Amino acid sequence: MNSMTAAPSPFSPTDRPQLGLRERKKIKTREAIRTATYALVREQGYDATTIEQIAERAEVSPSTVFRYFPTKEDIVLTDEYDPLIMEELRARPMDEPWMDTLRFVMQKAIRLGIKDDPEVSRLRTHLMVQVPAVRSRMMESMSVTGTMLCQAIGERTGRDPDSLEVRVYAMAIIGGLMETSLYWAENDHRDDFKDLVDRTMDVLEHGLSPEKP
Amino acid sequence: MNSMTAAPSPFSPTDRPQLGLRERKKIKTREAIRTATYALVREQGYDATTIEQIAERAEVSPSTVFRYFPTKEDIVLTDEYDPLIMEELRARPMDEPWMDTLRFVMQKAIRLGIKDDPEVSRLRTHLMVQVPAVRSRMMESMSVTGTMLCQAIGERTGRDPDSLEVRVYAMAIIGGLMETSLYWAENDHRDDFKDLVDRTMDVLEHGLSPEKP
DNA sequence: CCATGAAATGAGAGTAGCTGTCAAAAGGTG
DNA sequence: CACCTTTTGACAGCTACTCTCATTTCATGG
Repeated sequence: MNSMTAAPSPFSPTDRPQLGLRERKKIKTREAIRTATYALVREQGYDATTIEQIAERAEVSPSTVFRYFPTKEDIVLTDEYDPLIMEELRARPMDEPWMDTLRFVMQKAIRLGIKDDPEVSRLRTHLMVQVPAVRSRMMESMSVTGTMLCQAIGERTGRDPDSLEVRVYAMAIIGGLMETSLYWAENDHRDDFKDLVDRTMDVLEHGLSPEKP
Repeated sequence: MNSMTAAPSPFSPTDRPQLGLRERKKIKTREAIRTATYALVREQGYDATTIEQIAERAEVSPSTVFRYFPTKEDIVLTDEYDPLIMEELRARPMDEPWMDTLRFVMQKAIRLGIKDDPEVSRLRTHLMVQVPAVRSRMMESMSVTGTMLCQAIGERTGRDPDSLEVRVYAMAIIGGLMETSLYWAENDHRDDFKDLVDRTMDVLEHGLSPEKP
């Protein structure tokens, strides 16, 4: 649900023979910073955690932290599902109804994301609810994801991806999904996220179905 | 499209006999800060404008600026349409189809907002496109407006305003409308905003109608 | 295997947004 | 006019973030 660089590494950082030592080190540093941040945030909260502390625990200089992540929020948020989702969208058969495609791809993305690290998914959404700056940054990334979605919808339907209609449609979907994440976290992750997304898709597809108090 | 305090003053700050001198001065200060900010932003851009400069031109101390506005972005963004919209929503007949109500109220809000100060509307949306921090703050306020909309939808349909369905529905609408503002500004305000909103409503109501490339 | 060039890092200084405290000034009230 | 409350300004302080420059670390061709 976000853009940015470097994959979450399906491989461990050490065993990638094709990459030079330099690249491998960079990946390691990136992960060290992330890990340090998550740990510190868990221990003392987001606001109380300073870049200096993060740098210290990750054993790099503060300068380096900023070289790897433009903002503090990005350390927590940055992931790389956007291109993955895009790929999956393209892989679906062209004659499949659009909403089915979306539903399928979202479910798959969730499966991947949660399996990857359920703790992190929860911490992340929790921070979105708790810390305005994080939520804010997350919403920022909605625009990026939105442009991508427009592209996909354009390819799919032959419409102009820059038209108002497509853009509104895409943003409505993303807004809905974002709200689903917030809902999930606000209710302490009690629900099954996949079910929630399913219900969200129903609403996006049919609107509020008549009277079901 | 935003929450917050103090109305944009249908009255000029001086002629309000019912308010004490203290209150009148507060309103004046608030407007002075806003005016100073708009002017400076126009002259030298948003980022180049510092709180110190704003304070100087508004003839107050920097501390005072922060007392009136929690963040720099808020000086530019803060308006008070949310309660107005809420009121209008409640005023519409209960048996009117929901989408018609929404359409009507949005159009009215736009008419008010634009008439109030067309320059400011444009500058504001322009900044939303240009300055990430402003866009970010704007999106933040989406949550607030969202909760309000949920409330209205709840009253209207008898549904639980905290249910996932209502929240997703509300957020989809707001996301769509937000995107409309961005679209408007990105295209240099060439379109008639009212028409854009009308088209947005169509999409929100019926989805992407079949094949109109 | 070493020398040369390129890239990554660290150190430090600097900016600006924002918070908190406290004393002075201004507004309201008897 | 005196007393109390609210608002303000001055100042100190924190932290995210930027920029610059010297140093270190890796890559490569001879």
